[in-house]
Amino acid sequence: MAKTRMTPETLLPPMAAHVLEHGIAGVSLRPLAKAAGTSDRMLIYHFGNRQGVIDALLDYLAGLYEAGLEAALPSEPAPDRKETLRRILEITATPQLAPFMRLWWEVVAASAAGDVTFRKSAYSTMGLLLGWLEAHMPQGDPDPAGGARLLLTLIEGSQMLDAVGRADIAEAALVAFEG
Amino acid sequence: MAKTRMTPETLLPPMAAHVLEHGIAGVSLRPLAKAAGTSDRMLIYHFGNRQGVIDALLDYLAGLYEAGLEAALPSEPAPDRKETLRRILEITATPQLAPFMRLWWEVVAASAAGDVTFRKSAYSTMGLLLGWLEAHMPQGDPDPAGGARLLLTLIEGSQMLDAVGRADIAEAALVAFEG
DNA sequence: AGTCGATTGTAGCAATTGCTACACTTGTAG
DNA sequence: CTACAAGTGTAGCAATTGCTACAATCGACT
Repeated sequence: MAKTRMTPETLLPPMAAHVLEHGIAGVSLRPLAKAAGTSDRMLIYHFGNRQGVIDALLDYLAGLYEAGLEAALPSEPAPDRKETLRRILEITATPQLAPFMRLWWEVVAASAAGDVTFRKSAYSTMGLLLGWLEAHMPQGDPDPAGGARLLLTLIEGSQMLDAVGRADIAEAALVAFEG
Repeated sequence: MAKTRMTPETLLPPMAAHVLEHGIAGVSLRPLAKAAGTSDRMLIYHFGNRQGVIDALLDYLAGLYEAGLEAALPSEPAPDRKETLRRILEITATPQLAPFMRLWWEVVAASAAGDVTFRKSAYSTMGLLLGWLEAHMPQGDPDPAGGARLLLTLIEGSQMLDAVGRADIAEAALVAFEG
C-alpha cells in the first residue's frame, strides 16, 4: 500500500497505457483516473481540466512514440527507396509501435475535424518522421528531400490501407513502386 | 406545417447533412433527430437503435459520395500516372467532396479501433476507388493493376497529410513522383 | 505544538446519453 | 362505423459526463 504522492509524472504512464488501449479522443476522466489508481477529482486537480489531461497525454505519448521509433529504426541507410519503405513499414508494424497506429488515426480524425491540439500533435509527428526520412535516404539518391516526402506519403497511405483492412492494396503498391 | 409522414428515406438526407458537418462517430440521437425535424424517439422507432441509424447513414453517405465522385471524375484517362494523381486530388478537394474527407478520417479511426461497421464501409470505399482507378489508368500503362494500387496509396497518403496540415509534404511528394 | 499550504476523499450537481413505457392519434381495411 | 396496426408525443429512467464545494488529512516549518 505505498501511499506515495501522485504527481503528474507518476500518473502519465498508466494513463498512456490506458489510452493506447482504449483510445484518447473520447476518453473520459473516471475510467482514465481509475487506470492510474486515482480519481477524476485528482486529474482535474493536477491538469486543470480534461483538455489539460489530453494535452499532457498527447505530449507524453509523442515522446513515447519517438523513443520507440528511435530505438527501432536502423541507423544504416537502406540501399534504395523501396527498401527504405519496406523497413519502415515493418518497424511500425512491430508490437511495440503498432498500438500507436490506432491512436494515430484518432489524432488524424480529430485534426480533420478542426481540433487544434490534435492537429499540432499530428503536424509535429509528421515533421519528426520526415526529418528522420530525410536523414536516412539511400546514399546517392538523386533527390533526397523530394524522395523523403514521397516515401512519407506512401508510408501513410499504406498504413491507412492497413487500418481499413486493405493491406493487400498497400502491398501491391509497394511492389509496383519504382518497378 | 406539412405533417407528412416521416419515412427513413425522408430522414436520411437531413441527417446526412448534419453528420457531414458534425461528424458521425460520436453523433448522438437528439441533435441528429432535431436536424431531421423529428425526435430521438422516432429515430429509434425507424432504425431500431443507434447502431441502426449509424448503419443507415454510412450506407446513405457512401451512396452520396459515390454519386458525387461519379459526377466529378472525368471519363477520359489522363496521359500519365502523375496527371491521374493530380486530377483526383483536385476533385476530392472540391467543395462538393471535401466535407466527406472529415468523415472519412472518422471512418478510418473507427476502423482502426476495431469497429466492424465502419471497417466494412471503409473497405468498400477503397474498393470503389480502386475500381475506378484501375478502369481509368493511362493508356499504355505498363502495369495498370499495380499502378492503380500505387496511386491509391499515394492519394490516401496525400489526403492524410492534408488533413493534418502538411499539404506541403504531399505537394512535394507529388512533384517527386516519377521524376 | 501549531500553523499553513499542498494534497486528497466524499458528495453532489446539472447536463447528456440511449432507450423505454404509456398513451394518444392517425390512416386504412373490414 | 369500427377495429387494428402504424405512427407519434410526452415523460421519464438509469447511467455517464466534466467539474465543483466542502472538509479532511498530510507534511514541512516556526
